[in-house]
Amino acid sequence: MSFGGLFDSGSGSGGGGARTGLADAVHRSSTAMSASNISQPLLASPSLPMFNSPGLSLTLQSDMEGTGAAGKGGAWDLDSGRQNKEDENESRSGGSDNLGGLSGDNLEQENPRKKKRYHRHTPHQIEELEAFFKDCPHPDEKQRLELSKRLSLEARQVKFWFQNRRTQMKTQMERHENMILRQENDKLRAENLSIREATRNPLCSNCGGLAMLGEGSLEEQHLRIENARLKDELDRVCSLIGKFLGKPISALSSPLPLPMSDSTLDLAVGNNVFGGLGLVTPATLPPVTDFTAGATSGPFGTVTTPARNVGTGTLDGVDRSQERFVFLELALTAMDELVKMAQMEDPLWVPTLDGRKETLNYEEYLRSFPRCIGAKPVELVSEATRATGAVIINSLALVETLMDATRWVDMFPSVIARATTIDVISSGMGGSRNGVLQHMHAELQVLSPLVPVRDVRFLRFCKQLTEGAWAVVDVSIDGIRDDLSAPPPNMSCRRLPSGCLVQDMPNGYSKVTWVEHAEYDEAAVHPLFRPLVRSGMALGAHRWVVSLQRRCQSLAMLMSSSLSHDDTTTITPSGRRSMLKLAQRMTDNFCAGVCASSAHEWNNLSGGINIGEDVRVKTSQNVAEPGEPPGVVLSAATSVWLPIAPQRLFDFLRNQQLRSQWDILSNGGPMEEMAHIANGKETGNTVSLLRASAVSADHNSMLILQETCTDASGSVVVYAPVDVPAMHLVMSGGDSTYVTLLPSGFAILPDGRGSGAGVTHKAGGSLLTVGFQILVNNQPTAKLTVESVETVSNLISCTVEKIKAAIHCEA
DNA sequence: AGTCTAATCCCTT
DNA sequence: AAGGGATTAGACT
Repeated sequence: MSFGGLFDSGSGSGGGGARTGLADAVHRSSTAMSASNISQPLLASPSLPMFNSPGLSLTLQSDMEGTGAAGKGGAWDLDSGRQNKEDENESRSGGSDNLGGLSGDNLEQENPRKKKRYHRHTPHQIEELEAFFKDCPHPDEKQRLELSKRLSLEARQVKFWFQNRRTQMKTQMERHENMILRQENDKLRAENLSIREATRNPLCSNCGGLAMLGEGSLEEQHLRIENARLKDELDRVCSLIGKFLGKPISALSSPLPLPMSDSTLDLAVGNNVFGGLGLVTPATLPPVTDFTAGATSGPFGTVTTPARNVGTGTLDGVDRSQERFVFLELALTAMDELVKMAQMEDPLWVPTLDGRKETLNYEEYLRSFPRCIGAKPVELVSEATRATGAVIINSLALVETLMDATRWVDMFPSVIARATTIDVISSGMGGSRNGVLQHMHAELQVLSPLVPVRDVRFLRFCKQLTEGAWAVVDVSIDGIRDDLSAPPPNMSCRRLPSGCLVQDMPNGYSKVTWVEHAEYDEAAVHPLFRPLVRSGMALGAHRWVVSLQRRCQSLAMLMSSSLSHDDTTTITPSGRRSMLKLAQRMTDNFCAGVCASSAHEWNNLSGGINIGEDVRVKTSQNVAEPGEPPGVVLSAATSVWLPIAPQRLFDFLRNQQLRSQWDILSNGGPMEEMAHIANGKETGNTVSLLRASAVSADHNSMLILQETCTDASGSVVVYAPVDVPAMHLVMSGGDSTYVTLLPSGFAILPDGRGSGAGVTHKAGGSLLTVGFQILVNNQPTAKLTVESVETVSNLISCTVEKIKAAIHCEA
């Protein structure tokens, strides 16, 4: 500001600009410099003629009374007569608390023309204005005029006052709001910090050593995530406040108020609208370094890196917690992906031409999601499927089942060869399954020796989405856990975020949406089965859903007690339970027998035995396994393609009248059904007890327990000879654990071509797997002989041939 | 160093 | 031109 500019700017009511400049100069001189020094140039200046005598008096004043008083005095020196009169009035009225010096200076009022630059309205005026403001913060012109007269202020002063008051109000509100936000933020941050501190170096209370972060709850992990989020928020608020105050505030260097009683804050919020905020005494905590270490380590391209370092040595607490953190982050990302995969439509999932299925649009997929377990290995192919269905189970029960390895296997007996929970990384919040994170291993099977089981290690993470809606996601962590003694030999399959969303429906059913997304080694799959696997019917979402539906239906019927109407014989509820249990064991055993589970590798039978069909043979030595005969058991299985629809093949194989066409046990005649237990809505799901009606002297005491299961993904017919006393025991509700079984039977799968793009096979053929188990020697240590292998493979070959003949199609 | 207040500048309506 | 947001200067704490 130049002096010239000041002088010509003020034209309104007496040259405001000029007043400003002068008062400015006076003020500066009286405070910043010694009065005698400054008075010289001021007096000497020719352009300030009006400033002579007041300047002198000011100087004197300041010399006598000190700097502060001099400032006020100088200002009042310059005031107008009217203003002074007002001041007198005001001081008479008595409220002069803050302006004690002012009343003393009233004597100096010799310059009526000049208006002071700085002055405050008298307390009285302010009181009046404030009172008016309370009723009406926005007075119109008349009201303002009235006020100005009453308070002997200029109209513009009143206007300014209200204007300023309003803006002040606004800023106060704003600041207040900011303060609340910041306090809340700080409180949470401090809380998190202390918890984090507590978890980072947990000391064992007994030995004082570093304790492992064993059963830590997910809450800690969540807090870390939350921490990162809060930090962001804090930064945002700080920058906001910074903007407001015109000064940047560092989130990390600001002192943290300890979380004190909330009431302080509440009172502040509740009682004061402006000012008078209950300030929480700031207690300084150590500055936060490495606040979000790990949290901000970004997408998961580097997921394997930290764990690799860990591979050799033992994990100390920090590394372990770091690892848990990585897992949690992976799980959260996977969960996010699963939910979106389950819910998103067209750009991501493209309906096939016939509209019956949908395929994943990989371009869109890669655009939409981070590759949370890294890029696809080139040797693997992708499989992504989605399916939805209503299942008679509530969401909570399904979640419980999924989170328990044993129950999980039980729920999907034909899909899961075995499963274990390796480690529970987080045990959930508040005793619920919400937030449970566990490390699992599973083998997923297709019922054929020609398709290797999928050996997967994965994280399973459970989250409650809303009341009655849950999500359970699986994601592979192959290669991350090097500390495991048995890393996957060669990664032949990995699961990208897969799993299910389950939502309760009002009728006791749940809507289940399944997403199965895997990458697998197609070369390991026999060419016969590749179309099936590719179609997703083998290990895709569809199979999970229909298996679940069937199993839940079966369980629901087991629970319900009013089902005996379709039984051909009267079986007690406990008897039927026992029967079903035994049948299930039989079927599980059969599935294990025909699949290439890693528990029993298929022997590549050496010795130059040439088996005509592609029959796989394996043995197991039973020593004292209850429920299986001791000795050497030979399992043999093969799969063939048949030009017949799966449904027709299934109907043929379960037909007792036609059984003699392929089963030597039927003695050439039909089978008679002794007992029948419905095991599902469809007639194809039954457990029955059969007896060859053709009389045979030596087999009179022979019964056959048979279970048939069917759903849209495939069917099985499994049977095993059982003896009469054992079945009496079971049917009267006795324990079936010690009933020995050697199941044989069939698995029938669609060939995967019928519903595919190819129109050549409209109905589609079947893939028939035939499996036999025979006891070749009572001695567990006995050697397998060539003869027995030949016997069993002959048996298989003959059976297949007979079936082919029966369905009128030699090949 | 920061707050409060009166006032100005400058832009929108 | 009135009103309001942004800004400023000065006093105060």
